[in-house]
Amino acid sequence: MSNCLCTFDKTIGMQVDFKVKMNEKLFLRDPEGTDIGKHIIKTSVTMISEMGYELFTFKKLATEIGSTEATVYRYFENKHKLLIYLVDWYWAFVEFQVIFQLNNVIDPAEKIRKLIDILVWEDNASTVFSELDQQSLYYIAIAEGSKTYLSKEVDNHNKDFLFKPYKDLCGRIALLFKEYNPTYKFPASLASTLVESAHMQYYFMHHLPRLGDYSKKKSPKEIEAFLEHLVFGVLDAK
Amino acid sequence: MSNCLCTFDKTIGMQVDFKVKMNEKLFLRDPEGTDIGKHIIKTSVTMISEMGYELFTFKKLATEIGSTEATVYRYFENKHKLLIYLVDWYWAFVEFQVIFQLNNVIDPAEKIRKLIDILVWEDNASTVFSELDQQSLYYIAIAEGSKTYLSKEVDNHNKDFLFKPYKDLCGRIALLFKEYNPTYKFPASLASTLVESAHMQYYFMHHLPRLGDYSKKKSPKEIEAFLEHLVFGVLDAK
DNA sequence: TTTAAATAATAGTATTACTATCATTAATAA
DNA sequence: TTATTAATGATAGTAATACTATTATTTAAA
Repeated sequence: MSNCLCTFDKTIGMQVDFKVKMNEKLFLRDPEGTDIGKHIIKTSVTMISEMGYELFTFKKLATEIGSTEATVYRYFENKHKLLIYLVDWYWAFVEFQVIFQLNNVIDPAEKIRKLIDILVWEDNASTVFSELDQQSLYYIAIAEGSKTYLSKEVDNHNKDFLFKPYKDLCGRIALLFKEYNPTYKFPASLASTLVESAHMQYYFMHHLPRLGDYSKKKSPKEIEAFLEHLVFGVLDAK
Repeated sequence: MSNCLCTFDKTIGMQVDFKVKMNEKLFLRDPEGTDIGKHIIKTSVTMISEMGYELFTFKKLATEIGSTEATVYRYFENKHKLLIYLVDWYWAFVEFQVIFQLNNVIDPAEKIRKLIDILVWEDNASTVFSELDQQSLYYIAIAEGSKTYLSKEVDNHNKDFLFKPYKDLCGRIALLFKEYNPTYKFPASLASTLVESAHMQYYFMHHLPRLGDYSKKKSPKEIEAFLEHLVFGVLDAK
């Protein structure tokens, strides 16, 4: 999280801007540096969440922003790198939320409960302002996030630290588990399982409901109840 | 599992053949019905596990089997349906393994341990013979499996029961959890989390090791230890 | 004000994801 | 055994994708 820069408005007591220093291997030209670059990011978030990663193309994106394919290619090598860019931004944002919201919490159990509340999204956007549509980005992270690493390029991308934000977040969560129960043997595995499960259960709740035990209300609170029971069950075992 | 047909060789005391009745919406012409169809399936398994789903094309497949694209298209509408076909076959196979191997087990805890042993693969192939390369198929299920449902077509495909084998398996696992602890509130969620996590942890162990707590040995037994502790921790909680 | 950088406009290539046609071969029923 | 049907191979073609390249024009920085 040395890669985050946040500004605060003390009059209203909340943070009003959030910036991440993104891995430079992700782009050819920094999209944060120009208007058109920001437009590319913002519009991709909307388009990918609406049509899905497979149907999304640079051609469609260029048309949407009233520019050309060539311009988009000057920012991103290909759409896969753009996806990683968005998902990395999302994980950095989640890690920031974790740091920010657990800031004054002392009780390790309460920290974990707050963490789960952050992971299972329910209109978190209201407290943080950024150029991006948080809800759409959340949907991308859920439905397209695993495609960033489920590729034959995974090892090369990992060498370039393209999955660092995700690993940083999981590492931080693992520390919370260690803090709660220093004898627990699998904090990192539990962290990645928790993060993945939070997303998958949300997806299943909406698309494959038989894979979960949720009511028709489709309330994120039900996922949180499952995950809390899971994490504390495991950490309190024996 | 009414969709499975298995033959046994009593002289050697093991099953020698395994067939699944696949959902007819998955194909245009039943690949099991012809030599070329079987060749398509067998070769896709090898090719997809080697080059990954994205780089795999019907053109390359046709060249590999010494046939033409047109022929492949007579069997499968597109490569996504072919992927679902392979992954469905895999889940049906896993469910069969579960039924077969838990057959004479009485102790519910022992059933769950055996289940986890099946989910975390380690050369299960030796006991079951089928035309397919089990190891490659296992790798496909792990690295490409979630792509079957992480698509904008998910709801349509679900209506056509294309994810039935996966849901059947999870349903069966949920029953095992209920049997072990009838008061547990989230058997289905825990089942899907377990199944997903078994695969993801295997993938992470090999490609993003910091997301787990495993030694350099990369032994599936370590994943099993994590998952056993997880499941029993949750089911024994309070 | 000059220079450099970024973009738009345009063109073009190889590959992908299909669809269509038709002759030939193989399987099957009369 | 022949007639019929079905499956395949060979070939062609289309629209879209995923890029690369060129040049003129606009915008920004020195």
